[in-house]
Amino acid sequence: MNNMGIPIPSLRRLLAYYRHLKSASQKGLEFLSSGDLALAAGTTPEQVRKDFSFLPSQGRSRVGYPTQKFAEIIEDYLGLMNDKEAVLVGAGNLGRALALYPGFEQVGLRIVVLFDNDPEKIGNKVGDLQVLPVDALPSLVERMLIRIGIITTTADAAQAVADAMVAGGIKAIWNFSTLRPKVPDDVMVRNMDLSSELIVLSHYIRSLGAQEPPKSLDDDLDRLEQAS
Amino acid sequence: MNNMGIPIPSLRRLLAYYRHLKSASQKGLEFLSSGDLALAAGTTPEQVRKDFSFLPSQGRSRVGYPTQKFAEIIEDYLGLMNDKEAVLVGAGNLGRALALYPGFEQVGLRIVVLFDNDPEKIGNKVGDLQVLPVDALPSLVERMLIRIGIITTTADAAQAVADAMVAGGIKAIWNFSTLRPKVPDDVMVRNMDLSSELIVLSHYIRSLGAQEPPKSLDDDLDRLEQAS
DNA sequence: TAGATTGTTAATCGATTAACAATC
DNA sequence: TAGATTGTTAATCGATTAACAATC
Repeated sequence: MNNMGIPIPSLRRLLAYYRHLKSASQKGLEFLSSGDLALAAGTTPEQVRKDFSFLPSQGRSRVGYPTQKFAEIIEDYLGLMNDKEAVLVGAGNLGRALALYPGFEQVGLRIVVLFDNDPEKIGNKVGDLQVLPVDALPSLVERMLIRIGIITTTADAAQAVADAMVAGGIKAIWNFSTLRPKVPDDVMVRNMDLSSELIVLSHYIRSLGAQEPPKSLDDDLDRLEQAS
Repeated sequence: MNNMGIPIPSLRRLLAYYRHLKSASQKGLEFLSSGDLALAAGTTPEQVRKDFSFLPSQGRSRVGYPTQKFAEIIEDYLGLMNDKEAVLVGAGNLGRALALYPGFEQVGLRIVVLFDNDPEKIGNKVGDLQVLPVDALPSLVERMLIRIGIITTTADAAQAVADAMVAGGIKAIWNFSTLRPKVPDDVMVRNMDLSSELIVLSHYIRSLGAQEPPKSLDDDLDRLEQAS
């Protein structure tokens, strides 16, 4: 009932702080203030301090946050060094791009196999990774105790894929299709609809166009800006 | 000062309703209730009705929303049929996947050129699209009156790319790099940090693991689920 | 010490959810 | 008509922002 648990936006910001702390530490900078971090992460010093209040460590008044130590604290808190295995279904352009995306390594994610139902794709390799038929997914996922699944198929295949993932014991699904798969309550789905992001950008542009003559609608800009 | 303007989450949900209305209409279904739409979009009937209150049209009591008409209303409201041109910088795997992404056509987005600074990539083609040097960006963008830019470069190149975009008159930037570019106030940046999304999934998995023995923490699950 | 910066509590804000009257 | 469903206003909730005491 009471609010245990860190808000999702804080979680994401912590990753941004982590990157900045680490790079500062590598440059030999020993401390960063909440103001420095806010600047790098596109937020406010108050927000940084609030976010840091979820961590099991404190900064130093008048000095700031020790870069190396806090990079480690966040690394720990977010579990960045834990090896997290995932499977990806849908070996199209987007699926392949994600399979080869270099940034995932830095957060400890490793995609271990791809799946697809296109006979043309099955048996191919994407980087080091094999492409297997979707049939093979549940047992492989179960055997390897994989908990994360990524869906980059078309909408019409997505529900069947999600079902297969759930059958194999996957608990967190990152869904790039436009369908919202139905899953049991204990499975988290994060829907990443790329088109809807563009709608947001295009809506902003239209609002600019409409409001250019009347001039300066700062309130509206602020409102749109803030929700990154 | 007062809250004009639709919330960003509503904007994105409208796109989901639109897809479902259109497909129902094509199947010959004439009406959908807020409950039907809620089910398809993963939200509640109340939320659907609230979102629809931003549209210049109403449903019918006891009947629901006419599918074809409401698909058109949303199409209009979101400007889906307006041709929106964009440029993309960073012709790596992710950039190419976005350039070839079929879903953008359905929301009226057209990526018209790619840019990159890698001499190996300049002059290549990605689908029908040419890859040009980043130097050429500002003048081309200005000449073509392009307002949307997509950044899929590494973090170290991102600020220079954003600057070039702003110089050419771009007003909305979709940024896939981990750097948060500094831009003038009238330019909207949407940051799409793929790794941070994974952090959310992995944090959820860890919370499950930690709480499996004590059993059933529905509050926590709900909280995490809801923020899609 | 004085003053910069942290940590935390309280106030605000915006979005979601609930309630319910209006309608066909 | 009775009852299902809409539209809208009010209540709740959660996250952000502001305020300020504590600290080095």
